Amino acid sequence: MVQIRVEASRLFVEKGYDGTSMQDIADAVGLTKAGLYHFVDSKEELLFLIVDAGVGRMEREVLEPARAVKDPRERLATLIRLHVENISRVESDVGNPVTSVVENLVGLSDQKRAEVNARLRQVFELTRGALDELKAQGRLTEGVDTTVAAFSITGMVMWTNRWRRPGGRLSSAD
Amino acid sequence: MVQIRVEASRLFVEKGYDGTSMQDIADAVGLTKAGLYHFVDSKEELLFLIVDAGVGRMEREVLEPARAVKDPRERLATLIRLHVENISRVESDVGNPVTSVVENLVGLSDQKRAEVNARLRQVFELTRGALDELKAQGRLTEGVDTTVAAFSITGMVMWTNRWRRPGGRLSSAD
DNA sequence: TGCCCCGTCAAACGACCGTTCGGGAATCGT
DNA sequence: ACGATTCCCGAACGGTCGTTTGACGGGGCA
Repeated sequence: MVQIRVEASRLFVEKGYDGTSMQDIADAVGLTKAGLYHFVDSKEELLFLIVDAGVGRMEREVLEPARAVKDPRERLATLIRLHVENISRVESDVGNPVTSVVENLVGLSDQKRAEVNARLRQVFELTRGALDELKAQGRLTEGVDTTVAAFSITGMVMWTNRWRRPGGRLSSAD
Repeated sequence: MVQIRVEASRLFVEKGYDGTSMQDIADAVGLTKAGLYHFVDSKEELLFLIVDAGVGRMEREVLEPARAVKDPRERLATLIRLHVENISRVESDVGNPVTSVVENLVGLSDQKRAEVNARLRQVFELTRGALDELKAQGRLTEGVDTTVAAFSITGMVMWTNRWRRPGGRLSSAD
């Protein structure tokens, strides 16, 4: 069961949700399509399981620790560092979670897609919040729109799932 | 013919390449599927037409003008400004071109996908080149890896296709 | 031993997809 | 006036997809 999720996640990232057939997944875990349906109700449920786990992990290992940091400058740095680490981590138990989430929302129903998007937006909100605090304390360059800046930073981080590899990290991104 | 490209581009962006059927496109332009094939050879050709036009426009209206700027600091600012403008522009004659390109590469053959990716990479290369020059001139904060920084800036810009709207722009992104 | 659930399968189903074919109007050059 | 060309359609084709059905062997339990 867990192996199904792992392989499916890998395939979804590799070939996209639509580009992956139940046959592909069945082959990857050594079952028939029919056998696969003994463990999973539908293809969409499988995608949701994966996406849900990915977003959940992000909330647990990125958002939560970052929220606990008091100083806004430090909080922002922590958020960025943890988020990049989380994205870059290609673990044995599940493929890159954020990639699988962001890139395959198409397959979800409107309702679930909206829900996942709302949860993803927390990253942006936390970023903007920290920037707002910094601005209120006069610790930010004048004339910076915090909303635009927050979008920029979020985008910068999210985009890392397109090149991965190198170990050199920067937290000097303000 | 041009209307086909416009509607197809819009639909590809809205529902994804795989999620859009030839029937959908035919409906959008008031034709039958069969009638559609009078103007287009295949679905993939249609996607390539759109993607090719999008990348071409980016090369013409973003890369070329930016390359002409001598001072690296100014060149970088120009590149970012033009690129953001180009992405944000939702014109009557074609949907957001970069979005349609970046998000739907899945549908292309390996060969064409590689070609388009190579053309997209020019943005990154130009960014890194400008940063390298700045660094050589000692005009850049010490200890910054230009490759990572270039990826970050590119990502920041590319991500803008996820929120569009507001007019407030920043070129203070160094 | 008899029973039932679990994991697995081959086969089929209906839906939809991209694409093709043959033909019927309309339009145009001559 | 007329043949050719352009535009467009109804109908079908072959294929793939997600999903369902019915069944078979085997292991645990009564």
